[in-house]
Amino acid sequence: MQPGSRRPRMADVAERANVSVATVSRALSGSRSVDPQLADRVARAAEELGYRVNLVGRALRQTRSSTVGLIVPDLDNPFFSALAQHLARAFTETDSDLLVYSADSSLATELRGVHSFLGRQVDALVMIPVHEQGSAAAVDLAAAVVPTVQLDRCVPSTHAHFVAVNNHRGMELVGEHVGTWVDREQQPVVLIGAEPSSSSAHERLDGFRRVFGEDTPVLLGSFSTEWGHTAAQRLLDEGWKQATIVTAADVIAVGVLAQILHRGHSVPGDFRVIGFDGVGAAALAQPTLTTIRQPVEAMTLAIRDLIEAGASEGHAGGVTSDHDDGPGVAHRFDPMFVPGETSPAEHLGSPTRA
Amino acid sequence: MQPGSRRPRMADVAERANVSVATVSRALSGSRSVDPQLADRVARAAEELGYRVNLVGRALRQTRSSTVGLIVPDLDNPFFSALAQHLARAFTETDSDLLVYSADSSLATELRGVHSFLGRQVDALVMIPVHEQGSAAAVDLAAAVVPTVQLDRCVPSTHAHFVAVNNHRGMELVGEHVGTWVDREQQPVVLIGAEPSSSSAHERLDGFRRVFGEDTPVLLGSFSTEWGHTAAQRLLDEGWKQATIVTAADVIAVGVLAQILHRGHSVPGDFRVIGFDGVGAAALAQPTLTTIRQPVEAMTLAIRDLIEAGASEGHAGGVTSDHDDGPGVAHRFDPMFVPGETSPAEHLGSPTRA
DNA sequence: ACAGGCTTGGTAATCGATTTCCACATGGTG
DNA sequence: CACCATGTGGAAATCGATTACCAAGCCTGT
Repeated sequence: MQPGSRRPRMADVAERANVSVATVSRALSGSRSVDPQLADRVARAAEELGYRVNLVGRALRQTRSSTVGLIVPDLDNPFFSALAQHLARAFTETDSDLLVYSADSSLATELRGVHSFLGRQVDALVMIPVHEQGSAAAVDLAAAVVPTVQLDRCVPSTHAHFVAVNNHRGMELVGEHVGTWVDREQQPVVLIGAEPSSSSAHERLDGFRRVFGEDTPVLLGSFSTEWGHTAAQRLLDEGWKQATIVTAADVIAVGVLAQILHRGHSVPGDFRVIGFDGVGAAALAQPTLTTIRQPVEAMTLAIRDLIEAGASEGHAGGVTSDHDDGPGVAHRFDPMFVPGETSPAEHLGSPTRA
Repeated sequence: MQPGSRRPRMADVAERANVSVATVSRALSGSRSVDPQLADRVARAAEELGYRVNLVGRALRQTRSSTVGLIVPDLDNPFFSALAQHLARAFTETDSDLLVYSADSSLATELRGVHSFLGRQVDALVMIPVHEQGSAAAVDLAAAVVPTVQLDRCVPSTHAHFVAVNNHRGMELVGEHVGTWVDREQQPVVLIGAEPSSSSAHERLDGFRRVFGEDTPVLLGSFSTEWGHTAAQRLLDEGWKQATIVTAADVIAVGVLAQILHRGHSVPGDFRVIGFDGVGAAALAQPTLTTIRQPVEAMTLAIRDLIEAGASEGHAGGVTSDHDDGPGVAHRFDPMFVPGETSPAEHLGSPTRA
């Protein structure tokens, strides 16, 4: 406010309280005990000057910044923003805070984000890689410098930790559900998925094929509602009158669903639709979506703990690993089946309960 | 990788290139011309060592960090995450990068975010305040230290810039649209809005009342799809059979829409639904939503320019201001009407074309 | 009464860059 | 030939904190 006033430094507080800067630092951070009377003087002086510690100076000295970076492919995808939100919440209980960077679906921007975070001395990095192969350089670079956790998707070549849902298990759950009513000789099944340029799309496609057979038709696009629209349109234009539509994500499913209803077909009468993720805005669709829910809460807490633990010992390990080479340390979480109105209710009877 | 290897510093590069650190700094940043031959040696040495500049050290010296902070109330709201995404994109062309912090809808967390960003010496701050009154302390603090721009919502008491859509104009557009078909004596109009704890909710409510009259019924809740569900349910339970439903946001509208269709009513036959925002995942609803679109592209670019301009002159102004006291400098953008399937098409005839 | 341990305050080094200031060389000009 | 402007490299100050190290005071046990 005052013309000549710059931001107060620790030296200003020290002067006002008539102590040394070391005492101020110790009093404010509590890193060593100081005389209560002095501590009080310091606190008062800091208060009066409106002093706030300069985290850049601190970070430089401590070579850590109490910051965790998160790099997401984009924020428009409600699943990613839900992950970001959950992760942010998980870190509010910590003394470090989470900063989010959007790669804008670009490998170059993603790499820039890594450089930026590394340059700012983040204590750890969480990444949802943009591309299964293309992001390798970015992830490897990150993992070479700070504890790094891949979330939801991974690049196969890196040592970095990886936290994700068990996608194969998810597709098995779909299979079990569908198995309760479908006579697959009669009713066709189709996957509306995403191009396997991310490991999650890849694994869901693999899982689907493993459960429903290699010859079951699939349509591959992107993780977006628009793609759901387009794909459903294509199906209907080809003359399909009924089907069980498995999708690779809720965002796709809501597009599919809207298109099908829009064209006057009934759900779950003619078409059944099954989503994947069960998290974020898309999970609020009406009619309620039958879907496979990822345990995002548990996953984000796991990441936090992984980081809290790993950060103390130089990002070399400390957590039980599946492998110690190749695809890195994978932490898989089992998904949950969530019944909704877009597929028939389960038979409560006896059949294949194995 | 190597056991004893720490991260290379500028001094390491200097040693390897047989020059001083000053020369390295100048060669790499180009802040002053250096002998091309030396510059080449430096570049090679840096390359070989895998040197990357430590942005913390730089920030400390320069007292700026090439960083802009964005604080959003939460990331689950697709409108906010769309704003974040657009803003991030706007800044990729710049040499500073945008870091996003979620306040988790909490005033305390929001304040923590401000402290965190200020401590990290961000060059500017963009905030979507959590609460019209409650966020005053956070915004004021931010604005006192760095150029600060409020986005979408504002607190009334501050000097900080404010970029938002003209909400009154938005409601006028709704009025003009509705005026083309509704005989308001016959067909009831109702607003499903949000509690006026944010300026946007406030202004939309005011605008609605100004256009449709003080006695027109309103239901107020939150900016969420769940609230849309609930409110629509309440309306239907009260026995409404037809209405023109104006909403304060697309996220609300999709909830309303889903509920109405779910209960077997027709849209736009019995009920017409009009959204607000026209941006983010909610804008992709099917049937397509009639809505008022905010010019988010222009708004985010304006913020970028405001910051680029203001940052150079000590956050004291430089942009034309409406007032210089009180509610701060407001930059209003006119919204656009976007016809959709949830309301009748406009009369293309002659009537009130004024 | 004194050695040894514990607490606590201060001085100065340190983190890693940028930038000021100075020195030297070079080249053009009166 | 003297002189000054210009270009370029290096030494050292600087940004704002933390912390290693030292010194002084106090307590306790013998």
